[in-house]
This record gives sequence, structure tokens and C-alpha cells, in this order.
Amino acid sequence: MLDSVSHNAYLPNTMICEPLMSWSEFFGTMEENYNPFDHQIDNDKACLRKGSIKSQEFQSHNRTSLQSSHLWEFVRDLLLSPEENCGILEWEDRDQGIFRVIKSDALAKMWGQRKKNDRMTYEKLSRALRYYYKTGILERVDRRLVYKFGKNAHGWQDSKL
DNA sequence: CCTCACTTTCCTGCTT
DNA sequence: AAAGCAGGAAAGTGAG
Repeated sequence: MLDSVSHNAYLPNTMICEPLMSWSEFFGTMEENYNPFDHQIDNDKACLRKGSIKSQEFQSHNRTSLQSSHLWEFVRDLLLSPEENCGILEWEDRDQGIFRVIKSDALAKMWGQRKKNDRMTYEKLSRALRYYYKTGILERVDRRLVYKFGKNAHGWQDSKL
């Protein structure tokens, strides 16, 4: 697993933005019969292409890698990297760790990319998020698409490492 | 091979 | 009516 990480470090800069050309095709064929709103698709596709597993260790903050194996870390890192985020997630209250999912489908798709699972949906992703309430990684917020980091989540406060 | 934590999948019912 | 939310149940997965 260290291989795949260090592997990217050796790539020339020109490769960084398009490490996985197959995915754009993958989504091109996949979303055709999935979403009727074409302009939205184009947006998300561009976003997903851009936000795929690129640019890790050379980023300003190291932990912002989108490489994390756990869902909450993936979400946290997405929140912390506006470049990849593309308006998928947004802070609602930065200090309290409250955030909102703006594009639920895009988020699911992106998580699916990370896990190489093209059947991921927001419905299923959100089930996984709900399990985090138990463990204190997330706290419940009674607003649609709004979540809050809990006591046992770390690394989301920008100031402290 | 087994166990454990985490995640995925599916489902029923409820809320916005 | 569509999209989210709540969790239970059960299967899948990867690490150790």
C-alpha cells in the first residue's frame, strides 16, 4: 500500500491532474442513463475528474489527501481541500465543525471512486454516516444534509494539527 | 482460518 | 412525489 502512495510522488507535475483517464470514460457511460440533467452532469463530471485521487503529499497540508480509508476522513479531507471539493461540501460553522452536503450525488460518486464502487449512492453513504453517531465521530444535526463532527473526530480544526 | 471494525446493501416507515 | 433521515439486519471487506 505504501507503493501506491509513493508512486504518485514520482509522477511529473503534468501527470498530476489526469492520473486516471479511464474514469472520465467510465462516468461518461455510466451517468448517461442515470441523470436527466445534462448540465449538472457536466459540472459533476468535471468536478469528479478533477477531484479524483490526485495530488497528495505535495499539497499544502499533508493530511488533505482524499486518500483516507475511512469515510469520515474522506469527508473531512474533502472539506479541507477546496480545490477538489468543487462545492460538494461546505462549512456551515467552521468552528463547531458543522458542514453541509451540497451535492449529495456527487459526493456519493466521489466516495464510490475512492472505493472503486460504482454502485455507491448517497442513500447508502448516509447510512454509513449515521453509524458514526454511535461512535462520536459525528453528532446529529436535525437539518437535512447537515452533519457535525463529534468528540472523536480529529483533524478538522484547521488551526491545530 | 478467525475476529473485529467499518462499510455496503437492503428494507420499512417516517419526515420534509 | 421526490429526496432525506432512522436504524435494524445481514453480508462483504480488509487488517491483524
